[in-house]
Formats: sequence, C-alpha cells, structure tokens
Amino acid sequence: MAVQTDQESHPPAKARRKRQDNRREGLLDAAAGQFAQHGFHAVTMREIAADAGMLAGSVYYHFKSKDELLVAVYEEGVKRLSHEVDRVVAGIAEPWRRLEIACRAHTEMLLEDSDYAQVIMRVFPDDVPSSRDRLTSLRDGYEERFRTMIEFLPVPATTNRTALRFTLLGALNWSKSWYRPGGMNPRQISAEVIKLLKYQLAEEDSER
Amino acid sequence: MAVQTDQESHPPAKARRKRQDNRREGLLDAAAGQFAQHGFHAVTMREIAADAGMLAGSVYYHFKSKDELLVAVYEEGVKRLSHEVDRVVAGIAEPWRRLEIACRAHTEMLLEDSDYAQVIMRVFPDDVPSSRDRLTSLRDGYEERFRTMIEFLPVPATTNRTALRFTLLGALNWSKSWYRPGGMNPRQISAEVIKLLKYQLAEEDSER
DNA sequence: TTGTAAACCAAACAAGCGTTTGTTTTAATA
DNA sequence: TATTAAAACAAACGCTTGTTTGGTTTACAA
Repeated sequence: MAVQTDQESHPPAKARRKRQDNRREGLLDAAAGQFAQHGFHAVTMREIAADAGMLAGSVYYHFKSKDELLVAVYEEGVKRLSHEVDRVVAGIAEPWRRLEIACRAHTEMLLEDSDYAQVIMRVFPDDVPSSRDRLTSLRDGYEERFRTMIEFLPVPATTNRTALRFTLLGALNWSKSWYRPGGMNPRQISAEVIKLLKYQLAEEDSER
Repeated sequence: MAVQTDQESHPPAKARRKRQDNRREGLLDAAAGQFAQHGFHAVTMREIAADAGMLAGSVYYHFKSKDELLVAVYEEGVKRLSHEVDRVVAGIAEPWRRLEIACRAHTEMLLEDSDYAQVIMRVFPDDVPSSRDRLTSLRDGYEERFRTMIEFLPVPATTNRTALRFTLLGALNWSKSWYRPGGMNPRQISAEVIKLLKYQLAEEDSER
C-alpha cells in the first residue's frame, strides 16, 4: 500500500474548480426579469435564453426544467427580500419605526429595485401546481417577519393583528398594479399606508 | 316600381330571430371559471370549450379570438361588480356606511360569488398586450365608484384620499391570495379592513 | 314541409412549446 | 502541451397551441 496523500488537502482529481465565466447568474437574472414583467406562462425558454445570450437548450445545463427555474428565482427573491429587510431594521428597537422601515424596503424592492421581488408578488404558487407548496412556504417564510414585527406592536388589545398584517401587505403588494414612475414613489407609498394604519392604534406612542 | 312595404315594420327577411339554445352564455361562464382559477395563459381553448360542452373550434363562432374572449369576460365582470355595488349602496346616505357596504359586496363577489370578478383581479391588463388599454379602462371605470365614495368621506383635510383608496382596494383584492374557506369570511375581511382605516379618520362621526 | 341561417362538429393547419440529444468549444488542470 | 470536465451550440423531438376550414346538424320562418 503506497502513501495516501489525499486525505483532505487535495482530493484525488475529484473536485475540479469551476470555470469563472459561469453564466448561471445572468441566466437567473434574465428569468427573473421576464417572469416579473410577463408572468410565468407567458414567457418562453427561448426568450429567457435569448436575454441571457444563449440558446434554449443550454438553459437545461443549469436547470432541469422551467418549473425549477422559477423555483430558483423564487428562492433568490425571498433571500434578497429577507436580507434587505433584516438589514434595514437591524438596530431599530421602536416597533412602529421598525415596521415602517421594513415596509419601505419591501416596497422599494417590489416597485423598483428587484425583479426577483416582483416575481414573488406576481407569480402565484397556483400557477405552477408541481411546485405550489414549495413556493407557498417560501413566501410564508418571508412574510413571517412581518407577523413578528406586528406581534410586538403596541396596539389596543382589541386590535386584530392578523387583519392588520393582511391589510398592510395587501396594500403594498397591490401597488404594483397601479404604480407608475412619476407618481407616488415607493417611499411615499409605504409612508402613507403606515400613516393610515398607525394613527388610531398607536395610543401610547408620543410621536406624531 | 312596385310597392315597398318594407319600411320598418318588417325588414325584408333580414332580421332572423336567433335560436333559443344559444350557449354563448355558458361558454362565457366556462371561460370565466378557467381564467379565474388558472390565469389567462395557463388556460387553453380546448379546456374552455370542454367545460362548455363543445369543441375548441366552435368557440370561434362566438368569439373571434382568445383575447376577445377575455375582454368579454372582463366586460361582464365589470358589469356584474358595478351593478352589485350600485345596488347595495342604493339608498344609503352615510358615507362610511356606504363605503363599508360597497366593500363587503366587492369582497364577497371576489372571494366567493363570481368568477367574473376574480378574473378582473387576477388577470392583469399587461397579460394581454393587444387589449391592455381596454382592460385597464374597464377596471378604472369600476374603481371610479370607490374614488367618488371616498371623496365624500368626512375625514381630516390632511388625509390623502388617493392613498386611502389604494390601501383599501389593495387590502381587499390581495385577500384572494390568502383567503381559504373556513378562515375569515368576506364579510369579516371587509369589516376588519374598514375598521382599521376608519377609527382615526371618522372624527365627527359618533358611531363607534 | 321546405328553405335558410344559426350553431356546432370534425379534422386539420402552421407555429410554437418545453425538452432531449449528440457534438463542439472553452478553460482550467496536470 | 495533452487531458478533462464545464458549458455551450445546433438540430431535432413529440406534443400542444390558437386558429381555420369545409361540412353537418338544428331550429325557426315561410
């Protein structure tokens, strides 16, 4: 038995380093852009591939189906939304302020910054039956943040926090259907919605 | 020159009476059901036709394209929503009460009673570029009712009524994405949303 | 009863779909 | 430089799509 130098320092010609010009990322961007703008079923693999500068067949080296491509976009979208919201609320203790900051970030990504975020709000889980549960749990995982933030809100005991969450997120998400550049911007939209819901609830709060 | 008895009393064998077993209505119902459940692009003409008990080609006797079929559903949906809202608010003068009643009707049709209403909220005008403007103006025509109702609402001068409208309709329309039979019903949903928005705004109002 | 238009069927059409296959190019390793 | 796997191409696959066409049934008018 000869020496075995391949303990873990250098596996036996197994793990080959990947090429640097990997276009999977750009491909995902293209898919996100198309799905966000036209929805899932209205977009073809050829259109996505063309946007990424390749042919339809080549997409299948990176993703094994159109459904899985959507799931990947969804996952990336949830990750980006979550990270951004977590980032902006970090260090902010006051509950209403936390919520407002989070809503602003949410709305900005939804309306301007991120195709990935738009996909999550535009493509309904029911659109892709084979991945429905996966998409639903992804979306729920993100929205859980808002459930928690609303949980800590100092509001009268009679307040229906569930209804508050649905109203808040509904108002913001629906803005995608009427938002046009030049009108109210994302910051104003989220601020107005929060203002409408905050007044009567924030009784012990001194600001405003 | 002979007599011309065909002035207007009986056009010259021109206007033939239509048959009674016209299935155009059932066809439109089938289209509304399919579009409401799966969206526009995910539904095929064969599925719609099968639901109506006919073959795909036969649909083209009634509608000259899939797009036009959607527009017809949209028009019928707007008509039904409008009539229902107009009906329930008739005779109610108090502005907040009017709005609440209207919202209840809107939500009930959206969540339970009408596939036509669901299509209007589920299928975005951008999904069908060729008919985008038509669909948009149809939807706007309906929502104009809410603009008017909110216009007459006794609220502080600082209130942004546009934001109030968007928040209200957004919250209600978005409920379609989380509504499940057994949870909050449409009546409760609309009541909770109105309650959340009403408190602080209804200063001169004595009720509640 | 007969003529006729309304209403539908049956079958195909071209185009496009998501996907698979075999081959070629490319870049990192040895 | 030769080797090897990553990453893409080129071309087709079988199937479905929206739509068209020509013929057939049906109900109403005469």
